[in-house]
Formats: sequence, C-alpha cells, structure tokens
Amino acid sequence: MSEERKLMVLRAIVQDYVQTSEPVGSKALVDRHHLGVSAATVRNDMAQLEEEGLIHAPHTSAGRVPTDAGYRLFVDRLSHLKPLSAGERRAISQFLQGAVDLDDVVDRTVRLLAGLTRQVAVMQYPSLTRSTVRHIELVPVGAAHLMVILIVNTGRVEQRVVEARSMPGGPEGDELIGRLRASLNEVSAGVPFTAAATELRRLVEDAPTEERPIVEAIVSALGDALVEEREERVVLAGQANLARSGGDFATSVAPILEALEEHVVLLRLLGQLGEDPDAVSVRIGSENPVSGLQTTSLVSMGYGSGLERVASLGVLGPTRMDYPTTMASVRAVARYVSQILDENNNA
Amino acid sequence: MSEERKLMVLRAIVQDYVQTSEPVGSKALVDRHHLGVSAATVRNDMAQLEEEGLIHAPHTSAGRVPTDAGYRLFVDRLSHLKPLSAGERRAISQFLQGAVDLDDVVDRTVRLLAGLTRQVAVMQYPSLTRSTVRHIELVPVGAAHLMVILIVNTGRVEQRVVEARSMPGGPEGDELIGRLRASLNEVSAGVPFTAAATELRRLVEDAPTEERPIVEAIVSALGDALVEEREERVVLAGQANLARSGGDFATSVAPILEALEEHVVLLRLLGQLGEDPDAVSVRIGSENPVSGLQTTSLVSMGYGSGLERVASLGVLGPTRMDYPTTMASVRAVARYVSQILDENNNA
DNA sequence: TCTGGCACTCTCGTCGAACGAGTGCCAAGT
DNA sequence: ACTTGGCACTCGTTCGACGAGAGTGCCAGA
Repeated sequence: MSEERKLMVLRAIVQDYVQTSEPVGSKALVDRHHLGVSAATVRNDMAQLEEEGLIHAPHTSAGRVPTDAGYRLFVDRLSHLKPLSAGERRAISQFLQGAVDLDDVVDRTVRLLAGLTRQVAVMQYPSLTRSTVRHIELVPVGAAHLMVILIVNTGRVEQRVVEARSMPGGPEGDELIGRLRASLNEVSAGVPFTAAATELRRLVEDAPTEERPIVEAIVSALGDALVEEREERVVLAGQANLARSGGDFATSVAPILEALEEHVVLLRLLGQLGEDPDAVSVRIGSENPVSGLQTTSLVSMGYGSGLERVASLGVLGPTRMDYPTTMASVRAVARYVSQILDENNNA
Repeated sequence: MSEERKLMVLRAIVQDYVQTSEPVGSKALVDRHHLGVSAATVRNDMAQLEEEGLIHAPHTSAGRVPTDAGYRLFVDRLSHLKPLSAGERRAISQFLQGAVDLDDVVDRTVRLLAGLTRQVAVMQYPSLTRSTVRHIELVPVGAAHLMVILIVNTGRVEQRVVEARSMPGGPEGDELIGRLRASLNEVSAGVPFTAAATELRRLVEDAPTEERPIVEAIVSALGDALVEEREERVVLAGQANLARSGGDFATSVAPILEALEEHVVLLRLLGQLGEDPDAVSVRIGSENPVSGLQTTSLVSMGYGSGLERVASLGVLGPTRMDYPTTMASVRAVARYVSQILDENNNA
C-alpha cells in the first residue's frame, strides 16, 4: 500500500466533499480523479484513512467525510494557496484605496472579505496596545469641563470629558491649559502606549498642589482611554452567508451567531496567531476552543502598518470550506490593508 | 352579530397565536378565553374576520392566523403597552448609566434591547444632521499636515487630516493656527450643522490670498466630515435571536440577515418615523418596503437629547411578536437613552 | 499488492392508511 | 336576529412498509 497514494485519496476526498457537500464514495472518486487504480483499491485506502482518524463515515453505507484532523493534514501538507487573478487583485486594491478614514478602511475590508469568500468576515480594530501616542489635546467645554483628546499613531482618536471645577477661567485658564497641553505632549508624544502610561502618572506627582486635581483628572481619563481601548473591537460582515451556506451546520446557525456576538471571545481567538505573523493561520473545527464554533473554521492573518502586526483579520466558515482559495483571499486582503495603513501612517 | 365581540375574538387570536405560534382554532379559543359564547359562534365571527382580511387560514382545515392587517388593527386599537416592572426599569437605567462614552451608550443600548426583547435590536447613531457644532480644533501633525477635529453637541468627534504645505513653521505657524481656530469657532460654534456649512464657506472667501489654500483645505475637510457623517451608521445586536426564533420565517433567515447588512436601507427605514415623535412606531410585515423584511415587523421610536429627536432605535422581529411588551421595552429604552444623552449634553 | 465480484447494510423517498384537528353549514332553540 | 349543537367533509400529519440506490467490507484470484 502506497503511503503517497493514500494522501492523494485524502486530498481528493477533501476537494470533492468541499465542492459537492456530499459524502464521497469510492466510485465517485475514481470517476472524478484519474488516480490510476480501481475503486476497490481506493476503498482499502479509505479504510486505513478512517482508522487513522482522518476521514469518517456518517453511517455504515455512505461515503466518507474528512474529519477535523483530515482537514488539518490537507491544509498543512496537501494544498497550496490558490493565487488570485490579476483582476481580483486589482479589484481588492481599488476598493480599499477608496477608503476615507480608518473606520472606512475597516468597514470596507470586512465587506470585501465577506463578499470575496462568501463567508463571515471578522476584523479586529487596529490595536492601540502596541501603538504610540501621537498627540494629546485639551479643549475647554463650557466653563467647568475639559475634553481630553488622545490621538494615536494609527490615526485613531479617543476622547473623554473630565470635570475641571478648580480650573480658573479667562486668560489664566487658557494659560494653564496651554501649559498642561505642552507638558502632556512633552512626556508622551511618540512614546509607546504602555510607557506613556507611567510617564503620565509621574506628571501627577510633579504637579504643584493647586493643579493636582485637574492633572489627576486628565491623566486618569487618559488612562481610562488606554484600558478601554485595550479591550478592543471587532467588526463583522456577511452573517447572511452563514444562513445561506446550505446544508452545513447540522444544528441551526443560532449558536454560531451567538458566539459571534461575544466580541470578547472573538478577540481572544483573533489574538492567538501562529508563530509566523506573516503566514495565514487556520483553526479547524474542534481546534477551536469556543463552544459555538466547533463546526466552523477560522482563517486569519495579522495585519498592521510597518513591521508590527497590530491586529488580525480573517473569515469564519464551515469546516467544509475551500481552504486554498479562502486562505489566499485572506492573505491578499491582509496585505493590502497593511499597505494602506502604512501609507496613511507615513503620510 | 356583535361587532365588539368580533374584535375580542381577533384580539384573542392574536394573543394565542403569539404565545403558541400555532394556528388557533375555535375550540381552543373558547377554552382559553372566557368569551361567553360557544365555539360555533366564534366560528361565525372568524369567517367574517377572514372576509375582512384580518385573519387567514393556512389551509382548509387548520386554525386561523392573523394577517398583517389583523396585527395592525390589534396594535392600533386592541392593545395597550404593557408597563415594565419597577425592577426592569431599574435594571435598564443602571445598565445604561454605566456607559463611559457615546459609543458605549450605543453599544449598551442595542445589547440591552436585544436581550430585553429577544429580538434583533437596531439603533441609528445620533444624527449629526440636526446637530450643532460645539467646537472645532486644529492640531499640527508633523510639519506639513494638520488634523482638523470637529466636536458635535452630541459628544461625537470627527477628525480629518489635511495637507498644509503652505503653512509656515515655528511660532508664525502657531500664530496662524491660533487665529484660524478662533475664527472657525467664531462663525460656527453653537451653530446648527447646515448653517455652519455656509458660514464656513464664507470664511474661505474672506481669507487673505496667501492663507487661501490652507483655509480652503480645512473647510473642505470639515464639509467632508459633515456629508460623510450625514450618511449615518446603524448598530445591530441580537442577530442570533433571529435564528433562535424557531418556527417563524417560512423561508430561511438568510434574506433577513442580508437586509440587515444593508445599512443604508435600514437607515431609511428608521428615518421614517410616525408623526408623533414621542410615540412608538410599528411597521408590520408587508407595510415594510424592504424586500427581505416582509415577514418581519419593526418597532421603533425616536430618541435624542432635548426636544429634538436626533435619531431612532428599535427592534426587528417576526410579525408574530408580542407587540405590547416589545413596544413598551422600546419606549422605555428610548426614553432612558434620551435622558442619558441629555445629561451628557448639559454637563 | 491490486482487482473484480458479491452480499450486506444503511438511508431516503414514496405510498397508503389511519388519525385528528378544524371548518362550514344547517336546523333548531331562545 | 343571534346563537348553538350536530355532523359531514377537508386536509395536513404521522407512521409503517417497501423498494431503490449508494456504498461498504471482504474474499478469492491475478
């Protein structure tokens, strides 16, 4: 028995099953793929594959279906990414180029990915955790409030309003605000997020007693913004594709939709990338720790401006999915997004 | 034949059908509701109701089901909002009070509504169209760029980066920026959005020739922000409830999910409120112009700070829904949200 | 080690009958 | 003029049986 042929058979099973969504039998296999052997031989191979836990028969007399392990082997060793056509690449690029701001980039990306793969697209907002402070702005709002605005190097903006009752009015107030703005930016502009937090806290200690309350308030608001933003966001698109995806999902799609609404878990999932940040990561079925998602696969990849992979994006679909194509799409989109973020960043 | 009893029968049918989700027959009706008449009488009434197009029999020998018109009559004349319990009110209030910023208010609101009604919650972002400019801020970014920040009275912030090559560096630049900031705010602070646009445009004309390019760039960026934001956003939650809602939705939930992804149509729907902005608006089944949503009802209501109803929120569910309870929930949430926006606004 | 053949096992769709819920209508009662 | 009980009739639904079809496992031979 040729070990190599066995793998050919597995590959053929995966391909056929993905295409037809029906268990594939020995006869159909030899018809559709020109393996040079007979159905009986294939049957023997199948029996072995089943023993190894790579495929599985829903019931005695039905064809075989790949198991999660089977897909895993297929993805790791039996497939190569199917390159996109030039037209597709151009379309992706142009669609993303049209974005006007970061929100728009994210929005367009998920929609694009969902449309491209006909599955659910998920995208993590560019993380601020590894980002740096670009600028801090203070704006008086009414007499007794101050708006604190934090601008991050990714272009994202966070704002908070703080009370500032102790703030003197008129020119004195303006002078104070100007001074605070200057020192805030001095210690934190260009500084990575985590470092900035401690630097800012030192400012509070150094402040003269009468300015303590207001500096305290501002710094604590900034701290809030960091933490708040650290628990990041995800954006989804293409949920309709779930329902449309026909006979998959033995049970209803409800548990999956539920899981998708738990943004916190999604974020944890997306956060766990493979070692190589430039490779597409695939989490198949039960490899997936989340309860509702054990019949789905997550194909994801990091993206971000510069060398840092700030966040990741991907698609979620039935384990029975076209991995080569999906992986290629995810990779292409991740790269284009990175590129666009780069441009915006250096601009 | 008592006209009044006929309506009682309709009401009973709606109530039973909503509860059991099965067509209701004459026998079941007299058992469950103590109408003082026999099943045969009820049958006669039913025949009439059917003739009037208020109910409908799925097939010859099955119970009756309300039509869209039947629900409409029920909502308009046969039901009153079921008041929430004190505990529920307190829970809503507390949950919303915890919000830290506008995004968080919106996020919490949709999740709350979805949980409360076990349906899909939709919420329009507080519109900027009817809003006023609170403040405009200019922040230099690097040597040749300027970030333009627009702060709106709802607390929302929009930012744009513009090129400013012609901007002089050093103290002169700072002076220029200070002057521009002052005049921008002079003409637009507190001014309603639409008026602000024209005011700003006049600034360009009045600018001295050498400052023209930069003023032009800033104003055009602001104009962009207005238009961009005019095509507003919706936030959804509870899509899983769709799939969970059991036997409803003859077809699959796919078309509904699809429709929900078309944010533009959703916005148009939410935009069409009834005359009375303080009343709950109900759009039932086919009253709904959107193709995918003809088996669903939309219960919505305006909200906003002050007297203005800036935007609206609501829930979407099967036409077979518990209208009194749903309407009460939507109204309660809309009111609390308005209240919270008010507080943030006046603070 | 491969191949053809054959018996065996399942699932799935169809058919028909029994069932039951519910209606429509009629004739009688109030 | 309504209301009521009765009764025949209609149709979906359920259930079991049955046959067809697909696919396997295994064996004996090349």
